Parts: sequence; C-alpha cells; structure tokens
Amino acid sequence: MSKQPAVLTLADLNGAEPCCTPLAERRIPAETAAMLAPAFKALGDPVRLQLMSMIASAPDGEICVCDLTPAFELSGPTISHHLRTLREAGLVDADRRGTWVYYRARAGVLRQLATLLTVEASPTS
Amino acid sequence: MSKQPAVLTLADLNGAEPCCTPLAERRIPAETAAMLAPAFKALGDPVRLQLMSMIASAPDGEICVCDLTPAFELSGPTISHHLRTLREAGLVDADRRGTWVYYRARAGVLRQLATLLTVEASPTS
DNA sequence: AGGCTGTCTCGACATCTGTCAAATCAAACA
DNA sequence: TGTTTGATTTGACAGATGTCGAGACAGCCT
Repeated sequence: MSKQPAVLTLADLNGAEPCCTPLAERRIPAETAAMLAPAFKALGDPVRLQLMSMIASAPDGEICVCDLTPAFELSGPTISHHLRTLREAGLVDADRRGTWVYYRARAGVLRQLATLLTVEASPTS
Repeated sequence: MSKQPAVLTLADLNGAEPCCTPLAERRIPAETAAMLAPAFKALGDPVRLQLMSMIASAPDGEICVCDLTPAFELSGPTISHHLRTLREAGLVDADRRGTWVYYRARAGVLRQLATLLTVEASPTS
C-alpha cells in the first residue's frame, strides 16, 4: 500500500524514535550517515542557521514568513528557497493559515542531532 | 604582531570558551551564524560524517589515515580532501608521526555544536 | 643515495548550490 | 469577479563542491 522510500530521511521520523547514538560512542553506519547528513547540510549555511534559530526561538513556537523575510537583505524567493531546504531536511514544519505561512521547529529532530554530537566529559579539554 | 582574522572561525576556539547559547533560546546573530555554519556544512556530507564518527570514536582518541581510507570506496585524494575540510572547519586536528598521519576530534568544538542544538524538554514532543 | 610507501596538492570536470527576476499560486477583500 | 497581497515555483547563471588521476612531498628502509 504505502511505498517505502529507498532511503530514510529525518523527515520521516516522529522525533521520539531512537535513531542514533552519539557520534563519538561508536562509528555510525553509512545508512545512518546518509540519513543525518542532509540535516547538517541544511544547517551549514549562515542564512539557514539564522532562520532555524529564529524559528526555534519564536515566542509562540512558530513564526510567520512575513517576519523572517525582512530580517535579511535577500529576496523573498531566496528566503523561500532556504525555508524549503530546512523543510526537506526535516528540521521544520510549515503550516499555512489564511494568508500567512507559519514555520515551527521540529524539536525532536534537533534533539537527535544534539545527542549525536554529544561527547562525554573528558580529561583532555 | 598577530593579525586578527576578519571573521572568526571555530578553529580559533580552544573549546572552553562560551561562544554560543542554544539556538532555540535566542536568535543567534549573523556573526555567530557565519562562524558556526562552516562546521555544520562540514558535517553535511555522508562521508565526512562517517569520518568524523570514526575519528571521534577511535579507541585511543586518534586514528590513522591508513585506517580511514580503506573504509570507503573512494580514492585516497578524495578522503584527504574530506579530512582537510573537517580540519579547516575546526572539527579535527591532524598530527604527523613518522610515516603516518593521525587525526583526533576536537571534543570542545563538538560540545559547542551539541549545546547549540539543545532544546529544552517540551510538552509537544 | 636510491627506492618504497603513505599522504597531500594540483588540475580538470561534472554536478550541485545560492541568488535573483519573472511568473504562478493561494487567500482575502473590494 | 477582479484585484491585491503574501508565498512559492520556475528558469537562468555564476560560483562552489565532490570526485578522480597524476604528480609532489615526507619518512622509512635497504
């Protein structure tokens, strides 16, 4: 019935699933890397990193595109393109309500990435 | 004497510095985003993410290039290129000892990135 | 010294990416 | 039903990126 995608993406996760142990704990397999890399790639642009921060730190948990666009000296289509990248990476969800479109962060996914980068306290810095 | 670089990079940090609060806590400024984005960008490739994991999870805290290269079906120069990217992003340090070159993770930087992605436990998943 | 082995640099090439202007879509409102 | 406003899609283009082969460099070991 439902066709299973060839490669899993972060967008498929609820956010409550295990997914992955810290990067430094054991070597992550190729499939896991293929699933996670797009998320980091999406965060690997200064504009998108700021967008992500604006969305994640929005007081109401969501923020209108109309509040995001004027924060940058970039065209509307360019911001829209970056937002799409964040969406396809599974980092944010979009929701149209009337005229405006609101974005909200997927906290579960962010938490997964944070866990992945976690390193245990070590003696050598 | 020492010329201050125009834009700070993560490679300049010791790892003990404050640098940044969680992304979701307050909107990160453009300068901070410019400093951090390259690190995420470096992690945004499946091969480099696996390399990073192999380096960070190495039993002795370091791993030889000769152990990294055969783990992928890629040419030596390509692996070397990816390692250089990780190095320039400030994520790893390289150290030649005799014939072999050893890479080790910069735990402090990884910790900073993990902190940045941290989100407080929330009711809505 | 000469050769061998491991790693990196260089040059080239196909693909991907960030950006914009123009066109399109969606919802509200006159 | 038009028109207007907000947001996305499309098409185009310069610049960046991933990959490789060939060559250069750095230490070993005869």
